[in-house]
Amino acid sequence: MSPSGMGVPLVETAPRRRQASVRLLSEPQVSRLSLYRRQLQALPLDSPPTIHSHTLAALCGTSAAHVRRDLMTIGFAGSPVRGYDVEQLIGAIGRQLDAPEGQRAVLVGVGQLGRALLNYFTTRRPHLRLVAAFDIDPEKTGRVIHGCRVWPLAELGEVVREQGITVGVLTVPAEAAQEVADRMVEAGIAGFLNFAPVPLRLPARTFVEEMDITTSMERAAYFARALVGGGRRKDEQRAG
Amino acid sequence: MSPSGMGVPLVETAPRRRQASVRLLSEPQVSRLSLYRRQLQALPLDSPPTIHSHTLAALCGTSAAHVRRDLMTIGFAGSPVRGYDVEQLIGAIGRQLDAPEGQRAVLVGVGQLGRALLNYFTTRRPHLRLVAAFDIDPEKTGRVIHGCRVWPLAELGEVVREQGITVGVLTVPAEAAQEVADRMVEAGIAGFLNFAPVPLRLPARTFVEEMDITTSMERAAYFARALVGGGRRKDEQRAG
DNA sequence: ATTCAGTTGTGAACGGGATCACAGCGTTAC
DNA sequence: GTAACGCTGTGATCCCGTTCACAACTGAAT
Ligand SMILES: NC(=O)c1ccc[n+]([C@@H]2O[C@H](COP(=O)([O-])OP(=O)(O)OC[C@H]3O[C@@H](n4cnc5c(N)ncnc54)[C@H](O)[C@@H]3O)[C@@H](O)[C@H]2O)c1
Ligand SMILES: NC(=O)c1ccc[n+]([C@@H]2O[C@H](COP(=O)([O-])OP(=O)(O)OC[C@H]3O[C@@H](n4cnc5c(N)ncnc54)[C@H](O)[C@@H]3O)[C@@H](O)[C@H]2O)c1
Repeated sequence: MSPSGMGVPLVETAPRRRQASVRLLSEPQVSRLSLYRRQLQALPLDSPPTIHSHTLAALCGTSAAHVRRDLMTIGFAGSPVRGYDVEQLIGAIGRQLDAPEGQRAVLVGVGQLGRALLNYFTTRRPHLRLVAAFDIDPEKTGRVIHGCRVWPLAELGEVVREQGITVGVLTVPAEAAQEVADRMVEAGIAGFLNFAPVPLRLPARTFVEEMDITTSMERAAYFARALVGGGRRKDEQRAG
Repeated sequence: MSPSGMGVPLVETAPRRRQASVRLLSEPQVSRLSLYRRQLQALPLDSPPTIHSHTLAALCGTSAAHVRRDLMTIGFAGSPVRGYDVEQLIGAIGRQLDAPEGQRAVLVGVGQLGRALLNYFTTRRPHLRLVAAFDIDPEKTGRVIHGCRVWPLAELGEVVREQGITVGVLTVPAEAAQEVADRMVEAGIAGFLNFAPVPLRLPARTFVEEMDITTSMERAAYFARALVGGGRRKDEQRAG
């Protein structure tokens, strides 16, 4: 479950299972690799051309062993003493994560959150771009927001198919989420970022990243209490 | 790391370890319990007063065994045939997740994303409320946005201490995140929701939920490719 | 009263991600 | 040249969340 944290591959009814034919990175690995790359790219220009697992680990909040293990599984080798070549590593990660020809994404639901995300992602790197937005409200369609055109929902299928879009961001109200998601799947979307506070029920061969902010907040609250509160938890429970 | 969904307890340098005095739920358990409750509360008024593990599982995209196991660990019993009492269960979950006296949260960084979140959380349930916002920009402070007063950053310590606030949402630019987070810790915040795309380095007894949207998006893109690609990962990519 | 269908509760097995530990080696210093 | 340091690569291990499987049980039906 994922937003934080939590990643959620959803299959038809009960059991969750992802299966791919070839070598597939695990969900946490993809997350970490994505983070490694971002941190490497954010390195100051005058920093050395190689980096140690320790250093990268510190930048990413992991352990050095973890970093080495990850780089091992993508077959990237470093040199003792010098460490890993930063340029090369960025390239190697890209070769794992990015589609060679780039990938495009759409956003559905141009409300408060949708607009913030549009702004955020249209100023981002080009290998994964938000290229279209959709809304059901005629007030919102037709305009161009943050360089991204807003289409009527009815055009979804055509635009997605025409451009071979595979990734979708869902920021519609909870009540509409399942229905809209179904339409997106039908159009060809296979990877979802779902911000609606409702778990999507989608067919297999589909991946949903649940960005459940409410749940994440409750987690933060729970562990904040657990960590600072120290004691004070009752073990009393109730039943019918 | 979590983002992505993923939960991230960060300790000083390398090793991550959470330790609490008493019985502590695991991170995924807290997420699921939070979700169970939300789904139960969203049940139609005319639905039966009890619910089976199957049904709840379907609503939450998990398995029945999982639900039973979770309810077992919080010591909540159901009856064969009838299932679990919905009212009682909602109460039992609350007794686990919520602070008896309620919990308050602050948000720092009233930008695009911050405003969206303010709007979202001030219309939410009362056991966990956003009670104050902070920004460094004098243009933004002094006003009341969505029922939430925006203070100058300088007031952070006082407000947090005065109201015993333990949870904080971070929506400042990446460059400012670490510094602001440090100030929040100093003021007494122990649970974080970090939307800045930078892993926070915080002392032990602190919990960070990394809401790394970029990473989540790359995960969705990666698995979308992996799943629809059907076989090849390298070149196999079709057009519309 | 008795049977029966279907659900809960839970020990046990499983799987896989995180972590450990160390051998091997490249680099630098002298 | 060579010694020594410290980092990488990786088998092995650990740990914990997930899943299985089934006995116990409840309520309904007859
Ligand atoms: N705002 C936040 O900070 C926040 C935080 C967490 C979760 N969410 C969730 O994200 C979603 C959007 O939140 P928001 O605050 O932007 O709401 P919003 O009401 O501002 O935006 C919703 C948008 O979706 C559009 N819409 C409605 N039905 C649609 C349909 N069937 N097809 C296409 N578009 C449709 C509306 O016209 C509107 O533009 C909600 O599910 C909300 O629960 C929001
Ligand atoms: N907008 C999005 O959809 C989105 C998505 C993912 C992540 N993020 C991240 O969330 C953060 C905020 O994004 P945004 O789009 O709202 O940016 P924004 O520029 O609109 O808002 C940033 C706000 O933080 C305030 N600020 C700056 N420095 C500060 C400081 N030291 N103390 C307190 N406040 C300070 C600014 O005055 C501004 O109001 C960024 O880190 C961004 O990377 C945003």
